[in-house]
Amino acid sequence: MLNGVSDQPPAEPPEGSDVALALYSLVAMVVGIMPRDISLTVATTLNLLERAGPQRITHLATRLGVAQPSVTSLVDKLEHEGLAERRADPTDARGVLVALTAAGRRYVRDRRKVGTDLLVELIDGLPADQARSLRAALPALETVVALAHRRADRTDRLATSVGEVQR
Amino acid sequence: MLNGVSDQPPAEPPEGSDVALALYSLVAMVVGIMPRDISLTVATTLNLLERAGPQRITHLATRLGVAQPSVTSLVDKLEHEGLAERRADPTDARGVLVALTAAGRRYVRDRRKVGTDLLVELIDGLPADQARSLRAALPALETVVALAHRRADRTDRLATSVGEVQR
DNA sequence: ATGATTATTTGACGTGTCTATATAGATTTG
DNA sequence: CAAATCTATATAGACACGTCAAATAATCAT
Repeated sequence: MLNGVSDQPPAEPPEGSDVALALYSLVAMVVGIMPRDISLTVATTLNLLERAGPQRITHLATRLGVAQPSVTSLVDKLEHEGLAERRADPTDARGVLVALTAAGRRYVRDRRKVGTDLLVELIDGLPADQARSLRAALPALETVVALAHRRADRTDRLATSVGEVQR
Repeated sequence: MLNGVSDQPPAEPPEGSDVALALYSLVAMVVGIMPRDISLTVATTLNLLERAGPQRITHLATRLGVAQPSVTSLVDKLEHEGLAERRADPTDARGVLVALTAAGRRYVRDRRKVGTDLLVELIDGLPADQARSLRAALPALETVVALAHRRADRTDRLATSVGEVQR
């Protein structure tokens, strides 16, 4: 650090860490630009419901890392706004399945469009070779997201399964 | 839609829109995984302060899209937590410059590390060719972020200049 | 039938936000 | 150049939201 010129990290050029940093910066940038009209918890919930379908309240609670009553009131609010609804769980009369309504799906789609429109505009501003390289990275980006979702779902199952599946 | 096989979008293959969607999904995924210990507004503020240095309260307010008193109390809180501090603005004794403290910078860095660690792990899980393609897209990713920041800063200036420069 | 699980209710507290108003400093102008 | 006006921030008061822990009610499982 004292002579900043000639000593690059000698041993470890931490693999994907420069790409990770760029991706994280992109995340921060997009987050900073998206409308802040809903809370992080609501956004996460709506995304999850859209991606993975109807979910139990308890499931949502562990997934979001909040207490069950918090989810109850969260769902109350979503239901009140017409974005989600409670359905009976056929397999357990105590349970409830929270599902997006048509309006909820529309809301998620519209919100996503805000983000993707911005990104399209930015991508269109890239020099041709960079645009090409980004297009070539599409499968990689999709895999990263898929891996993360698989990991999240797995973790989830492990968390909830303590008293649910593994008996 | 009726015969889903043979009709690809005939006219417009919306340019970067598939990449945009993948990037947005990645954003949503990372957001859903990051700790929700601070509000979106705080996160955005800290990021901005780190990236662009000390900022006026009014500037932050327009930038964040909230009322000025909201920023005052936001800064009160940050100051109370030791993450930011108020400094006198040398050019205007009414004004205040909000700046990150060392602890604030550390906090932002640590938080970023949570995100980048996750991303590194995911990238390490990619097949070699995809990892390569992602690495090749690094300049593109960096440009996208840079373009967005330039655009944000410019918009900002325009917004505040309405009653400040153009008289 | 007893014990565990699912969700809701209740009551509380901190935060984030707003509008309206006050105060101190800057700027314009008669 | 002093008064009037504008600007930057702070204060006050209000309200919605997100969150929690504890208690309750319904249902499931053994």
